[in-house]
Amino acid sequence: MNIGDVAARAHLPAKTIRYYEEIGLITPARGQNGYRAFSETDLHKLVFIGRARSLGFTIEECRALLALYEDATRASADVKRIAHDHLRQIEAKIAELQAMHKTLGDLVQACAGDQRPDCPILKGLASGPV
Amino acid sequence: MNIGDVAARAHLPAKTIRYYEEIGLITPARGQNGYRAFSETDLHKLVFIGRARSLGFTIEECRALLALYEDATRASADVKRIAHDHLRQIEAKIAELQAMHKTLGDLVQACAGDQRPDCPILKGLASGPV
DNA sequence: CTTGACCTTCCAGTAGCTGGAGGCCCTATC
DNA sequence: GATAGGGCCTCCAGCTACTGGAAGGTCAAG
Repeated sequence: MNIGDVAARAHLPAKTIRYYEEIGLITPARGQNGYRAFSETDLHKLVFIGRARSLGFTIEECRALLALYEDATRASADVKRIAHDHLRQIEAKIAELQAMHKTLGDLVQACAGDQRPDCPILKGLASGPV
Repeated sequence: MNIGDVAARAHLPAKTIRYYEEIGLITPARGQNGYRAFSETDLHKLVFIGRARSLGFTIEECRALLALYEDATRASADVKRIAHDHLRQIEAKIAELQAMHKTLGDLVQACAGDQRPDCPILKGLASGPV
């Protein structure tokens, strides 16, 4: 398979796949013409990485997950720990965004949003709570 | 005021303040010794920017808000529109994270997390829904 | 034989800082 | 007056995870 084919099948841009090779996540073979020649295994790995990325795992976490994925003797506890840590991070991020939403929502609520210059949003940003 | 003083008062690293000057958010005066000499107005602006950033506004949004903040004839509607758009983005991000959390949470739930290699998380990443 | 799609590499840029090197300035103490 | 320390300066490089574009090789169709 050429890069265009895997890109379509893995739902990833070709550029991204080249980048993943550059950082060593995958190592596709090469044809005589210099084109990357992807195996089914390469494709599976790319799908795996794409899904992990879409769940918010960092590249380094993907690398760790991929190593476990390829290690037939792994303990599922190792995988679960990574996933669990990541869940905690997602929760923290959600909480942070909800706090922002509350604060900003209150300010927006208080703002008339008309032609007058008086604006509680700007006042809140200038002197509100840290 | 030297940069260390404003940094402490605005709760921002000195490095960040220099960066804000570099990108033109603030333009502090300079003393004969070459040190930045911050006015109270500079400090207020930095506090303003710091709060806006902590609410997740991008630098460019901060720039726009700052311009409105300094424009005594602004319409509060202009501010409200920016803030409202940003609220929508926060909501979208929260929804995205909640979807991730649900998907990953289900996988983690299904994983025994013991010494055996069988792992629903890896299986889900390899072949689950896109 | 040419056209156009596809592939290659390499360089640069995105956001928003952050770290570090190398060096000047200022104050205090001996 | 010398020195030690801290704070300040600029400039360069790096972080994440790509993304865009230029310049050029390759391949199949007409």
